[in-house]
Amino acid sequence: MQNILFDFIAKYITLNEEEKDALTSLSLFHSVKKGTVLLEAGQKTKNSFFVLKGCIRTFYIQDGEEKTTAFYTELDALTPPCVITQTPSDYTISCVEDSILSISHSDMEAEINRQFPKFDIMCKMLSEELLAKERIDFDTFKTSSPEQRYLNLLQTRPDLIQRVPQHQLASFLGIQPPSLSRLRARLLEKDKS
Amino acid sequence: MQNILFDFIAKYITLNEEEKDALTSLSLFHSVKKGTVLLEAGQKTKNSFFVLKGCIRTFYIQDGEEKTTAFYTELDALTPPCVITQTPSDYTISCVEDSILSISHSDMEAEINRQFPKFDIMCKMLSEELLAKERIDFDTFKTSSPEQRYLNLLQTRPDLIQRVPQHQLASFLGIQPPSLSRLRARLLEKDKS
DNA sequence: TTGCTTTCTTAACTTAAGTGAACGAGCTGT
DNA sequence: ACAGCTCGTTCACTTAAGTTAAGAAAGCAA
Repeated sequence: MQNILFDFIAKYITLNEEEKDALTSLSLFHSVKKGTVLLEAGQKTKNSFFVLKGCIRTFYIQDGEEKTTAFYTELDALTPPCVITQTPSDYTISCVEDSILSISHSDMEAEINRQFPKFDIMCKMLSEELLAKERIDFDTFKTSSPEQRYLNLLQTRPDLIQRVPQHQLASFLGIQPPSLSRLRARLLEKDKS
Repeated sequence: MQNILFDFIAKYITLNEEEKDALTSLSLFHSVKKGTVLLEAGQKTKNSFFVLKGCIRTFYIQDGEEKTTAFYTELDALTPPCVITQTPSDYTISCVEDSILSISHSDMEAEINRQFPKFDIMCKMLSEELLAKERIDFDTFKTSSPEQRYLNLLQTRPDLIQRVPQHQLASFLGIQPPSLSRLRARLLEKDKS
């Protein structure tokens, strides 16, 4: 598991042994069971999450309905907005599958960054990259119909459609579960002809 | 104009005179006329934009139609994804109003950051903050109907509805211009009763 | 296995968005 | 002032999503 994390970091900066040891000593890794709530809506946290294996999701409760807005799978990083804004979280984070996560506290990160300013550079690169990605995703979403969004997901994250419950997928696509069912039936129909 | 920029920066880091002078010497400010294209789809750029006054937008061309996905107004910063990914831009950036912008080249930024590592910290803070904001915006969009999105915009950026053409607003809201017209007529109708 | 619950699909109906076309208002430049 | 263009709204029609409810299928626990 260490190596997965080190390989990920190696895409941004080069670590020496001292730095690797410093990271290792933090005991970042945690096994979490499916269904575990990592952050409850209304609570504050300073924790960030990095998925080594498995899948976690963020969801809001609106009118008693869960609205899933994002899934994080292997090599995805999630720093909840509430960590940045220091306010209670608007959403809940929960475990979709049994997962292995790296969980880091922002105070701990600040300390590591103080010792090794290199990490600040990595954080800068990473968040710039994630921001660029997020903007493109948002733009794609805005300019697509539900059907196009589903087809796009089929191209870009086909695994998600298999490993995640349909009603969570539906709200992730910005529609209701019956709409997703119809949409898929429609596509199958087209496929036949 | 310098002061607007310095005040903005002051929210993240404290600048001494030397650093202010370094920034001033870069002659970042540009007046741009309404309609000016700042970046053409398909082109590469290393420029980032910061709006001191006015409004710029990003749009895609799909099936011969302009699809506007974002507006940047006073104190908004835009680093196009193509600057990060080093690929041709998917969208065009154009000036909605006569504007005053700070335009900075990424090589220039790298040089300044080398001299004053403090700027790296600011960039990290800024992009983390923008990422958090973008995620919340995206979530809000996903979990809202077109009508709710319009009402939300009315709350959060009422100026946009006044200063921007309706057909650009429509695609910004993820709908077609006639839908926006109907939606507004519907709301006015409700308002009366 | 049985019963319980959660999940997915289907159906019928309502509502609203997409589409294409037409019209009028406002702007621009000559 | 006039012609030409862009822009916003409206209309009629099509298509698809929202909603509610019901039933089938799958997973879970006793």
